[in-house]
Amino acid sequence: MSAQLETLRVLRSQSLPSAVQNEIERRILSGEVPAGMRINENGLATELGVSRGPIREACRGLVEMGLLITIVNRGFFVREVTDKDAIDVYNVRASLMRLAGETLAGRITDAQLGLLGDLIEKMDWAETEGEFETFYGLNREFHDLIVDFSENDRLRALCEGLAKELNLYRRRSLLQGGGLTVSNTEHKEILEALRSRDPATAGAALEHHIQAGKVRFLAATAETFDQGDTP
Amino acid sequence: MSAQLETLRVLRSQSLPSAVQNEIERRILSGEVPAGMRINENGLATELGVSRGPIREACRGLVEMGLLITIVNRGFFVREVTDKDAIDVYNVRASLMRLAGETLAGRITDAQLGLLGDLIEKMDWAETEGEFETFYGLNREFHDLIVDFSENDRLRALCEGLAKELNLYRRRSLLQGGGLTVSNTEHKEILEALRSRDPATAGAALEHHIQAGKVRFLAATAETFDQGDTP
DNA sequence: ATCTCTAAAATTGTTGACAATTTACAGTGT
DNA sequence: ACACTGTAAATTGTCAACAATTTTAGAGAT
Repeated sequence: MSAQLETLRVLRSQSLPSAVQNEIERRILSGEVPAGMRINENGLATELGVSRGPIREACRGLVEMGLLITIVNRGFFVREVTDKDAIDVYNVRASLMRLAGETLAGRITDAQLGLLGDLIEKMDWAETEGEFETFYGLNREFHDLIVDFSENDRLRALCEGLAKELNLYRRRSLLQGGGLTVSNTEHKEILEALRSRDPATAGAALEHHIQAGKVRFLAATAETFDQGDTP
Repeated sequence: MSAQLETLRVLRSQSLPSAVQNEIERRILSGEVPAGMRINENGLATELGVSRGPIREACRGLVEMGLLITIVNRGFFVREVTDKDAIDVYNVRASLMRLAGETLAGRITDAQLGLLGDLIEKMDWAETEGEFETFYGLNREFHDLIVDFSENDRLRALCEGLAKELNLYRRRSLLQGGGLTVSNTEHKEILEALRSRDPATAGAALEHHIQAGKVRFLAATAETFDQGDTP
C-alpha cells in the first residue's frame, strides 16, 4: 500500500481531511467523478483507507467551495453547472482580473515584467509547435502570476476558486486542455499595458482578455447565443 | 432546553452541521467568540447538545469560508484579521459592486428603481432621526438588493461572504452598527446612475461608494495612512 | 406489461469510545 | 527566583457501531 503510506507520510504536515479534500477535488476536476454523481462515503472511505469522518469533513469543505452540493439524507453530489453559471463566473473573473491589472500596473517591477515576458515568449514557441498542453500550462501560470504580483490575498484565493470552477465548466463541455485556443496577442497587449504602468489600460486589457475567453468558451459550446450581460 | 428543541425542530429542513455552522458563524460575527479564540469542540458539543462530528463538519465549512483557520492537532481558531486583509477585501468588494452596477444598469426595471428609491427615503428619515441601527440595516438591504437585481448567483454568493468578512473587521475595530456614518448622498448618486441606465456610470458610482467606505473605515481605525492601492 | 405495496439492502446521520497529541502544572535542581 | 523536566489533564484526530432514512428489488394485483 504505497499510496496509503504516502497519505500517512503527508499527514504530519496537512490533516487527513485536507488530504481527502484535495483527492476528491482532484477527481472532480479531472472528470473522474462526473457532475451529478453522488459521493459514496462508504466506498470512498474504504478505498482511501480512512473512516467516514474525514470524508464528511472534506465534503463539507467542498460544499463551501462550490464543488459539491448537499441534500439532507441523500448525501453529497458533484455540482451540476449550467451555461448561466459559467457566464456568471466569467463575468466575476473578468471583474477581478481587471482589479488585478489595475492594482499591479501601479507597482509592477521590471523583474516581474521580465518574467511575464518570458512566459509570453514560451507561449509563442508552444503555439507554433502545437504543444497545446504546454501552452495551457503557461497560460495558466501567466494569469496566476499577475494575480500573485498584485498582492491581494483575498483576490488570490477567489481567483483560485473561480479557476477551479471554470475547469468544471470546461470539463462539462468536453473542452480539455488546449481545446480553447487563446491567441497570444492578447497576452502581449496585457504586458504592454502593464509596462505602461497605467492602471486603467491594464485593467481594461485584462478584463477584455477574460471576456474574450468567455466568448470563445460560449462559441465552443455553441449551445446558446445569449452571452449574458457583457459589462 | 427550548433552544435545543428549536435546533432539533429545524433539523428536518437543514442538516445539523448546517445549523451548527450558522450558530458558530453567528457567534463569531457578533463578537461573542473573539478573534484568535480556539473553538473548543467538546465544550461546544455539550453546550449545543450534539456530538463532535457535526461540530467538526461545521468548522471545516467555516474554514473554507475564511472565518476560521485550522492548525493540525491544535484545532480550529477564529481567524485574526489585519488592516491589510480589510483593505484587500474592500478592494475586491469595490470591484464586484462595480460589476453589479454595470450589469444592473442595463436591465434594471422601474419597479426595482422604485424599491431602491424607497430605501433611500427611509435612510434619509433614519439619518435625521439618528436611528443608526435602522440606517445600518437599510444600507445593507440597499446593497444586497443591487446585487440581487444583477442576477449573478456567483456574485451574490461572493458578496455575501465578503460582507460577513467585513463584519469581522468592523468587529475588530470596535466599529459597531452605525459607527461608520455613511452619507446617503452617495446612495442617491448610485440611484441616479442606475436610472440613467449607463453601465459605466453606475459601475463607477458603486465602486466609488465602496472605496469611500474603505477610506471611512481606515480613518475610523486611524492606525495607518496606507490605504493600499486605490485603483 | 405496468403499477403498487412491502421488505430487504444500502446509505446517510449521529454518537460514543479510544489513540495520539498538546497543554497545564507540580516538583526538582540550580 | 528561575529554568527544566516529567507526569497528569485536557483536547484533538480517528474510528467503528448504531439509528434513521432512502433506495432497490421483487411479489402480487390489475
